[in-house]
Amino acid sequence: MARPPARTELHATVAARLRTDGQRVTASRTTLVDVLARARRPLTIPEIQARASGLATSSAYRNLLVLESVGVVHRIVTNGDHARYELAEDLTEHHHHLICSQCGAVEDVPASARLEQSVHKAADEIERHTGFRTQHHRVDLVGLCKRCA
Amino acid sequence: MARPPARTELHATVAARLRTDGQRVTASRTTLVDVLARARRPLTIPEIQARASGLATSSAYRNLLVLESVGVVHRIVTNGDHARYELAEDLTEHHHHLICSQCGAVEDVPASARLEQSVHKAADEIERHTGFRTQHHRVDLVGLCKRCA
DNA sequence: CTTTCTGCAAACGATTTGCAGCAGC
DNA sequence: GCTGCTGCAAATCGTTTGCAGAAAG
Repeated sequence: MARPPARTELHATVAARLRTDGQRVTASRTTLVDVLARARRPLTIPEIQARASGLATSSAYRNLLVLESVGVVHRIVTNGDHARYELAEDLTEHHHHLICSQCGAVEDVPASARLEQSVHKAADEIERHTGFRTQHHRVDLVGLCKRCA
Repeated sequence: MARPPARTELHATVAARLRTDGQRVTASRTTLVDVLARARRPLTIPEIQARASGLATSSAYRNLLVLESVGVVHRIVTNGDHARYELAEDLTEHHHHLICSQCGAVEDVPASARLEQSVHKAADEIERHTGFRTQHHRVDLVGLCKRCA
């Protein structure tokens, strides 16, 4: 369970959030954060287990639930069989997803400033009209990845 | 299994698509389309069954799968336990979703022209940079609905 | 030392599938 | 009438949960 030096700060933040919520800092949890930080896209449980050798399935699910409740991890559901997990956006960067309709691959893309502005403007208008108070948004582009095109 | 006159055209289109794919036009399928057309938001299987009395669960799933493969229905997955189904956008109108993070309710909202333009521009840029060819997109605003706010 | 984690195996629940009878066309 | 659709009950499979032993603090 090696911890690359460059990620020290991330792990410190995660540890702080865990302790604040009365949760323990365990090797499994540190590894999970590490795995997600290294990936440039949301991972499924099988993908996570392939990168975190020996982690029991139930522990993976339980720890990801804990990490989510502490605001470190975000769970997303696309259309594949498995849910996907990624680090919370305040630990990484705001981004959107490219989803391949053929092979199911998911990739991160940074959000353009113009698009963000349009989304916020739309959300403001919607709140005025409907009373819906937007907390965050999700933009997915569904299409064919380079390999499937 | 009454069919409101105003929906005749919709049903004709659906029937045509079914026949083109060698599928039969049955009462269950007509009812399903009717139920989805009446709702102004994507419905879960239990919600659909509540509106289509006597439809077996397995038939609901099977027929929605057929309707999806024929391009009449679109299946979406939010974060609730059940998937949701709506009519394909070329049979209704392009729209986005408001998803309540508290109660899980999903509501349709028309897409603003400005936002659409921004999304398309972003998709073009992404295709130039990464080769990803966007087919369609999804914009979800996640927040608190009026009732939960 | 106490309380929380962990892995294993069993339980759950949404969705899928096998089968015998009914209905499109 | 032939072929595909329907409901029922059983199977699947991702995810959750109970429990006894191990580890965090």
